[in-house]
Amino acid sequence: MAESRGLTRRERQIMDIVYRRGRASAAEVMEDLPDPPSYSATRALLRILEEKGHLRHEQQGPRYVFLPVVAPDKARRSALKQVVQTFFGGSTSDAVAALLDMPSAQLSKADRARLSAFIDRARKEGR
Amino acid sequence: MAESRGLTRRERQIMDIVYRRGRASAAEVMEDLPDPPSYSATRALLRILEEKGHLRHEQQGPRYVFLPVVAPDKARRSALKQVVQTFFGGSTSDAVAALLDMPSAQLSKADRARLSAFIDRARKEGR
DNA sequence: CCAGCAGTGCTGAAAAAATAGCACCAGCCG
DNA sequence: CGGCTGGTGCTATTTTTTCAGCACTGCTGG
Repeated sequence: MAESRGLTRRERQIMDIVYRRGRASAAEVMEDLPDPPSYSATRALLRILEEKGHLRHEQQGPRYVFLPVVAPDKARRSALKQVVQTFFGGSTSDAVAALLDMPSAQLSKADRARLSAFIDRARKEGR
Repeated sequence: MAESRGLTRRERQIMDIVYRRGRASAAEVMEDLPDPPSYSATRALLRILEEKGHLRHEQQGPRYVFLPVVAPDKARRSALKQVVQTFFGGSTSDAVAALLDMPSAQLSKADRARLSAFIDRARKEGR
């Protein structure tokens, strides 16, 4: 939470790209970057993010592939939490309602079943 | 969407604060800002955000109170959309599931009813 | 072998952001 | 009536961010 707060604009753009793709090479990141800077500028940013501990890299073949240090699962939760706090006054259910209300929601039958199950589960656990 | 991408770190922090509070004076914003800068620095940022069209102000009594230009409702949707895209590969239902799965979900009876209703509605409309 | 390509690390400089300081104005109180 | 308090606008300065260039390495093909 305090983390994403500390990122600069470019840094956040890059983190978003890496999260979207799961893993990305410098070239891929550059490609996805709005108003793409030079390759070396992109690399410089990646290096900084690595120094700051947000990314790590693996040597894949001849090149580096960058991955988020924080597991996607955790990152998801904290992104959601952030949005819920900021825009929904902490109300998870308001946020869920807003999500379901979005035009792009497009729930499949399986989705609906799954969500209903979640709600049931909450009923039992939540008391 | 492209908007929040263009904000600097401080600017985004301030927008978050304003969205959280709904409306805020310069002093309130400064108060909530992590590593709070001087009052005048805060005001400078607010002025910039106003110039960029993200905030507007009303003269409340002796002071300015700042409000978001984009209606909270729209801002919410676009924040959610952003998170869904970045962290859930565009799957709304994955996002909903993650939300419901969060420890802090704490759904009241009324909440559950409401969400079930949403899902039913999706069943009907979605087809 | 040795050019050429595709990577990397580093560093200096330009551009943008963040901050503090100063001048000014209105209202309130002694 | 002053002078103080709490607000505002503006601007110069400092700090951070962003960027591109250059040197180096390893691999590949002629």
